[in-house]
Amino acid sequence: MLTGTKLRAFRKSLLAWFRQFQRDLPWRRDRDAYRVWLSEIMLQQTRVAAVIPYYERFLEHFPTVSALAEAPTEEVLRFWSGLGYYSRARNLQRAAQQIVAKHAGEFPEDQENALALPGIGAYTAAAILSIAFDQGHAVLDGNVARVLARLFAIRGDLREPARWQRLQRSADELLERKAPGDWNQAMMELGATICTPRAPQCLLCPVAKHCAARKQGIQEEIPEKRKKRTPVSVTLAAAVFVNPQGDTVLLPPPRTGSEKVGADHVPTLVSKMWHFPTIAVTGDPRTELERHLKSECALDKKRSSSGMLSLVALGRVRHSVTYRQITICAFRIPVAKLPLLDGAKAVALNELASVPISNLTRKIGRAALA
DNA sequence: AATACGGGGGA
DNA sequence: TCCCCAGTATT
Repeated sequence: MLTGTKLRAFRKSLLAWFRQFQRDLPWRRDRDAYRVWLSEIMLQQTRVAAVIPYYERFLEHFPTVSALAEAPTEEVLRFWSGLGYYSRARNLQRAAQQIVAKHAGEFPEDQENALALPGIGAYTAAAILSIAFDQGHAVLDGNVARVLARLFAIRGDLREPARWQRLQRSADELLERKAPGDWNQAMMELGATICTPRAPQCLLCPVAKHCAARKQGIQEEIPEKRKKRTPVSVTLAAAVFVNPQGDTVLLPPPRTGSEKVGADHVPTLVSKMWHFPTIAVTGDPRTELERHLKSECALDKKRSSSGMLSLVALGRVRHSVTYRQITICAFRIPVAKLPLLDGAKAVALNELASVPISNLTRKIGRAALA
């Protein structure tokens, strides 16, 4: 707990540090709500360095809320392709449509309406309203939580709801109400650049003298490292058909709701984006994929039954989705004509980016080209 | 309350 | 290679 003179000194030091040393980031050029919103959504669970190129391309293509609202969803996903957490992009566009319909195209300036938008929770609402409109909402994200936990030497799992609530109250008390936007960014900037998860740079910290963890020499022990779920290995077999023109076949994202996801959960593992025909396998990938293609895709109907399919093994592709470690055995399958799979689309193998795909599909495509 | 969701940067 | 994420929605 910081009060009185010490609280004022803490605020002054951190704010001065931020104003002098903040990184020059694309979304800090102005405080336009749409830009702040877009950056905050992209930054959820995603590093600054990864976001920057996406942010600039996305903004160039969808310069306004209404441009985003009116665009085909496939187009929005294409510009998100590779960034991950694709529900963020779908929610972003739904929110844009909601803003056009209910708020005359302007991002709502009140917390209730902001929170009502898809993809916007407590953190993002506080971030946007404080940065764009200088409203007094304190943000609490992973960085701020870590800073506060060290500042007050709070042990234990920070994600425990009770502990998270306590951290939120601390953030609220510390908030510099004269400059909430800069203040929130300063707290996050400190966590991102100085008060890092490992090897915090206390010697460079503008508020080191206020830090309880540093006083006790336990800054490296906080926060308690989260218990990780035991990894599960999954093996997939993927079919990369290639016709003489260099086109391949991709399957569409699974339709949400109406259609039941296959028992093998393959659509989930390929991110609800366009993907190569893929199955989960337990035994020999080639055998199982061959059998699957013949039965499910009616490939043999028009061909001689001797199985003209030749599967050329490509290198194994590794990929991970949260706790799942996926190994994909990809096979290049030369064909005269691409098979007509249900809902499938023909795409040039060297231009997969013409449709929204995940990095898993991108990796397989690269392996097939090499 | 627990779980799902992608991917990459830095040690 | 492992660890840690600039969280939100769903069940």
